[in-house]
Amino acid sequence: MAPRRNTGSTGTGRRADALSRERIVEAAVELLDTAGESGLTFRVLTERLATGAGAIYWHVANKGELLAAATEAVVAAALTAAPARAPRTPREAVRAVALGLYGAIDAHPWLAPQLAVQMPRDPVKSVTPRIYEAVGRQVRALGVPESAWFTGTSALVHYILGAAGQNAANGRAARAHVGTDRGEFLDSVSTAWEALDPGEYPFVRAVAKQLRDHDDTEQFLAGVDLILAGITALHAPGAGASD
Amino acid sequence: MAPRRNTGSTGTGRRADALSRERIVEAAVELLDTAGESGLTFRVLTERLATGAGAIYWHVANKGELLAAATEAVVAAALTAAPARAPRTPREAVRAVALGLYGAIDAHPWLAPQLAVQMPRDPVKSVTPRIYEAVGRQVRALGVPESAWFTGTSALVHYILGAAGQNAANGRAARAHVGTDRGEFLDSVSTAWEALDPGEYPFVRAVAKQLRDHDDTEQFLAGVDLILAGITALHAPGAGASD
DNA sequence: CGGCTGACTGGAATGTCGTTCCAGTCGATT
DNA sequence: AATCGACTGGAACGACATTCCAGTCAGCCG
Repeated sequence: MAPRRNTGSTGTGRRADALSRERIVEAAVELLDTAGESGLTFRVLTERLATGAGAIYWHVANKGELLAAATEAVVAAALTAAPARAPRTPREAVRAVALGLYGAIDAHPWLAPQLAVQMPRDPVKSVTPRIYEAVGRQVRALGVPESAWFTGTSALVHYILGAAGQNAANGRAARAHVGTDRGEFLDSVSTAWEALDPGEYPFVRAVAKQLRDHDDTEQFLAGVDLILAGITALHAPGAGASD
Repeated sequence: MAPRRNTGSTGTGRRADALSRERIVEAAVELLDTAGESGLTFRVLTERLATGAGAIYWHVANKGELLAAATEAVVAAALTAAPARAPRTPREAVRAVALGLYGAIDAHPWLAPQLAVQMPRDPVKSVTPRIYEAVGRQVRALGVPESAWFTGTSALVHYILGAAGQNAANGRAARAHVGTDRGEFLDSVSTAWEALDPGEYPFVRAVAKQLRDHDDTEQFLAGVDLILAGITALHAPGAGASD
């Protein structure tokens, strides 16, 4: 009776070249990676998959669901990937998770805006709990009181998503804008910041230099450390002030 | 020669009921506030302003620019608004700025996604420096060494934007979802979190209770304090550990 | 083994959107 | 009064997400 939506397998006829939700999501991720957020259209998708629109809509309710599925697939992969080396301290563990998300967003720049829109829209859907769980578990391991868990975790999650998103977008902007590498792009932004009105933007002008010659990953991790320091400072750490 | 774009006032003919970039942006903000991000369409805009599409396009290059202008207008207003009481300590000053942005995003829920997309896209355009300046100036006032300014400020900015956005979206979701107040919505999310697989999501389940009965603003400020504590903890404060 | 069923497909059609185009209008200038 | 150009309104256009429907094909039932 249900007009649309694949139920999985009811046992009946399946062709060899069968279209599947998986194949669609996979193609969507590829398109998003290569052509950006606006590059994902049903027209291109049908061409890429050599099929019609109706076929895709049988597997996927609408574009939003497709985006959500793509997001979840990438996030799940990033969070499941084993950290390179087993972390020795809780602090290292947080850093590992943060770097995992950072890397995923860097590799798939469309992820950041997508997460920003999706996490609040449906806090029950798998992506949100997955991210909070991955980060929060390490926060808990820091040994701080339970009352600090939620605040600390959400601060970390927001920082990670925001900073990684900014970084990823900078990379994309660099490629599109000047056509050159990230260094030159940061250079131009830094110069523009320095040219701002000294009366109105003294602070921005002051940090323009730091913007110019910073290392992205290092800077990102410094932010994570900052928040970690705040968590352990505010809630006398049972352990783990050392690295 | 420039085919489009209003230059301000060249002194020539102006009708009494003149359309202006300001009136357009104002109407756009109203539409965004009442109908959400998808409610802003040129068709509705032309009706609301009793004009045609061409007229609007003479003042505004495209929808993106309109969105940017609306964003900037609201952010500028939020940042310019004098804090209720003159802050006594740097810490209070940071909180005041944070609350200003928090309030603006709460009042205009479309702001958060918009900022998330716009700040990285064009870090030179007025919105980004304006926010960094407002926050960063207070960070500088904390008395930490200059090397810590950029990291601390970006951590704060990301947290503020992320947390406020989540909060605003929760409010909107509450209104749309259950049709009831935020309390009931958080209740349902909390319940859903508690129903997750205990093996996979132990942390999320543990904080579900905190999610249920927290005060939004209080929780938000706790996060700000957390980051402030991190900043002053990592970089021996010249002052201001007290409130 | 031959028809039936329902999962699954492809393409045509629909409606909405952002954007462009152009024939005007109106105030100020001359 | 003629003219110029800033400014307007509405009719187009192309791209998009989505819906509809006439089919197709594999397995099951007889």
